[in-house]
Amino acid sequence: MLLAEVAATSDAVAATRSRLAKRAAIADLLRRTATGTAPGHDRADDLEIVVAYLAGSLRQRRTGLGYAALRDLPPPADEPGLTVREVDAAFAAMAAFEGPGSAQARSTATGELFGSATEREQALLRGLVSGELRQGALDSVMVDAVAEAAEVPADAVRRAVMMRGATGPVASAVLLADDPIAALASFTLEVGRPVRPMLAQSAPDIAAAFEKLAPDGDAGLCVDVKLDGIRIQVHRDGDDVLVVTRSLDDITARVPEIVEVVRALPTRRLVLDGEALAVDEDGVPRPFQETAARSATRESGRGRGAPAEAELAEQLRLTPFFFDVLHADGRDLVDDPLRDRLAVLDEVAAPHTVRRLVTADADAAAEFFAGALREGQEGVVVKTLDAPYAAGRRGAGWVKVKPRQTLDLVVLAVERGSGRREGWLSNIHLGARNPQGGFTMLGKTFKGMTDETLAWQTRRFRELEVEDDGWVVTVRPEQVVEIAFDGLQRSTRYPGGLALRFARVLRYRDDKSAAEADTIDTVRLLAGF
DNA sequence: TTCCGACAGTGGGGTCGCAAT
DNA sequence: ATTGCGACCCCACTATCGGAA
Repeated sequence: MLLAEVAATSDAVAATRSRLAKRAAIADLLRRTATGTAPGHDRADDLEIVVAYLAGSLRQRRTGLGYAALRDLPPPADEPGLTVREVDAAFAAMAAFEGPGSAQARSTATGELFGSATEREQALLRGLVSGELRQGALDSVMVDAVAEAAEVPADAVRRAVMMRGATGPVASAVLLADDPIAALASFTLEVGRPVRPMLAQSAPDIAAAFEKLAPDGDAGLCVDVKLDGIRIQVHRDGDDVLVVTRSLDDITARVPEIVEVVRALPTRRLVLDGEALAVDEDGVPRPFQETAARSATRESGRGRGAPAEAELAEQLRLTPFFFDVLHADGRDLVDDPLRDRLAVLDEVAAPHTVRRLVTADADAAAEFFAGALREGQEGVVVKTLDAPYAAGRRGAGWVKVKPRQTLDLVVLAVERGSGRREGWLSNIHLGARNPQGGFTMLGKTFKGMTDETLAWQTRRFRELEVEDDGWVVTVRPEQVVEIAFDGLQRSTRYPGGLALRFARVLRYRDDKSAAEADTIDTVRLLAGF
């Protein structure tokens, strides 16, 4: 399969807004790849690569290439000639470079690859490397396209992808099989192979979450405490333990304390879903930044600065809290309703479980939510007891509720938008009043803006413009905006030493002047540091 | 015919490790 | 030692398509 054919398909996908047309264009290329002239095992390879590229990603998880690697590229080739397998091999080689000189070698290889690509092929490769293909189709459209090409139900493909944890292998299996349905059915839960985690939607409050999950109000719901850590999926087969993150990244070597906890459980074969975080002696959660630092640190206590690192790791242990179980000693539980899975969870994972309340009473749930916040937890997740573990899809089975704080801040500058926001001023810089009569920047946001808001603020900030460096437009600090956010965190980037977490625009306030905006002292008080 | 679920896009702050400077 | 970059952790929100109601 030629890269040029993939590029042409990607262009066709980008050219239409219809998802059905996108799906059809991708399915067409998948069929051609599956019936190509390449020998059998190469066809499987071709398919996996084509699936990755048309879903907007490379097959390599990490290549060492990013946005900066695309700055100085050679002129494009006149004629196409690259095959997808050659391209995949080139990226695999780049991913393998390490040590001194690796950056140079990577740069040289990048030049060679891009120099062999035509203009359209270069555009595709740039999109894949930067992760911004912007063709209006990613993995979900790909799953539907695989189903169309193989003439099987999309739900069956989606389920196989969830079990396999990846789309490429499922696509190549189903498209090359004599019996596609049987091929899909062969992807089942396997202890030791990560599955796509089930995700949650969000609701503004408990009442809304209950309305979403139990509109009739009579069904009992599960209300879990939501912990502010990192998602973990744990597989155990005897003494073999695997810990992966939400994106199925293997972090086992970084979290020996979690491995220990799991090995000490009585059940020998397990797949558990949960959250890991740092807590103090009283069980009070540490700030998310500490959990993040601990979980991002590779194998602790070796090499440079070993003692300090080992100490840090000893103090900052991550504690796992499990809220779901997908397999226990030969029994697959994925299709069982949550109420049954919870019964098993309490048997196999106690006492390392998330605190929960089962109730049909929204007021009781609201009190439980308030209690969780008093404990210093992030919020709650409300779940229907009847639903199976529907991984990979955001479905309405789980709904998270978190508290929301607000501040009235002043816009200090605004950045140009990109993609569908090209031509608009988009990302705003936010400041709080400071005692010196100026403003202290606390972060930026582009969230919460409708197209109408974008049009309005583009006009408004042009009126207030004092400088435009081509990317950032600095404005007179006069426009007040009401900002919602999840909390404050320590920052080395911003002058006040703190920054907003998940800031978004609620509304512009024309009833307030900048002199009435919130002060940095107020913000500090909120932060508590 | 209208409604709403699912998806893609548009970026946010922080953390680490690594190579180059 | 410092800096820049890549890769991941946590994400919220809006517009849009197309199937459900």
